[in-house]
Amino acid sequence: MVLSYAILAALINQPCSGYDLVKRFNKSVDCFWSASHQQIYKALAKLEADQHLSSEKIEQLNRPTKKNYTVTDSGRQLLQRWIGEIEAISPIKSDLLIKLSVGHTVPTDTLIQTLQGYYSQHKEKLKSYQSIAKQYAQALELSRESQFQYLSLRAGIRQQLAWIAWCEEAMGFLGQPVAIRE
Amino acid sequence: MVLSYAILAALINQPCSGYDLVKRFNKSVDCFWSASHQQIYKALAKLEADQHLSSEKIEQLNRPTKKNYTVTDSGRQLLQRWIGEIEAISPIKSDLLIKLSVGHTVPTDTLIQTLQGYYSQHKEKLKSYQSIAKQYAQALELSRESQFQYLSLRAGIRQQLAWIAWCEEAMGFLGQPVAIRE
DNA sequence: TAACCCATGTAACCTGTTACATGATTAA
DNA sequence: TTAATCATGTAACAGGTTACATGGGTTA
Repeated sequence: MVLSYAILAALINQPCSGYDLVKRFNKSVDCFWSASHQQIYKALAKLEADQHLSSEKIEQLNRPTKKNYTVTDSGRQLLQRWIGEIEAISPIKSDLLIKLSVGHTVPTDTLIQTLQGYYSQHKEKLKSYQSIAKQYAQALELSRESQFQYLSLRAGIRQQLAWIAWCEEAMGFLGQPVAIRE
Repeated sequence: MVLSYAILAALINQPCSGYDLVKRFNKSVDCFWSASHQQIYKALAKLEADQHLSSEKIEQLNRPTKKNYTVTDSGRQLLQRWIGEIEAISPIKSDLLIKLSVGHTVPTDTLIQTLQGYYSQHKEKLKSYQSIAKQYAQALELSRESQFQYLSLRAGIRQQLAWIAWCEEAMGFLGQPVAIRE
């Protein structure tokens, strides 16, 4: 369900083919959702059948023909209505937190290595977000559209920073018992 | 898959029935995963069939008989191996960020109301986490087991704080254009 | 010549959600 | 007497993952 809205949001900014959408989704920040190509093609077909998207075949030299999707008025309205809805925030689902919560059942070294693995992934992700943020920051003037994208990106950065700070706290605790703060 | 590990983690600290597990999962911080009772009963049956759990029927006065589940050696080993594994961190999936990223397509008032709705939910969740944290902080001495649970809880608090700070940033932006920071 | 990119799909399977089902006990 | 709690499940469906399929063009 949310995937359909994520697709509408991506295409409303920039119409493109299914193949290109997949790439944009996997660049991971163009959009704040993720999906496999199988899912995306299926959702595109459904959205078109429901008249929320229209497609145009584009023939190319030396390349397969592709379908370019554009959001229809109906699709735009659907998206706009959805933006106004307030859903319940989804509960945390973190395998790392499950692991840590029963950390006393494994050797400390195991735990430190696992933590380190997650830690470096969050640092990587932060780096990639920050490099995109830099591109926004370097622009002299941002369109309102770009400002909103930048704002969403800022949330991603804050999330990664929170994880990184917590990993450091956890590693401090594993190194030596740490005072309880509130 | 992760659900099974979440169940093992919960039961290794405190054996209980499926019904009680559901309640613990929904208290939302005892565990950092969530699931419906249908899912949990099914996963419990599978874990028992695979010999990772053993159950004991407990007859009660004026109440239905319940099954008490305990983690077996095999279950404990399975959990311990899993704790040592480093999975890829899961990509952000946030409907709020999708909404914000195309914020230019709706009136600012709509956006502010939506943001406000998510904002207050995050504040609520933070409050509930903090009240649990207080219980840990008030204890004179925490077992190593409790210290690990407290540590996981700290991550939840940090996540909520990050969301809250970002919501405030976003509302500031919607009030008046805000300077771009890095 | 092997592997990868372009471009779009189908099919089987697993996970998760919603609805339905039962039946006794207890609190408002 | 209506609703909620205790306690455990089945069944249908939606969402998501993995594997399989095709076929020309480009890079190593």
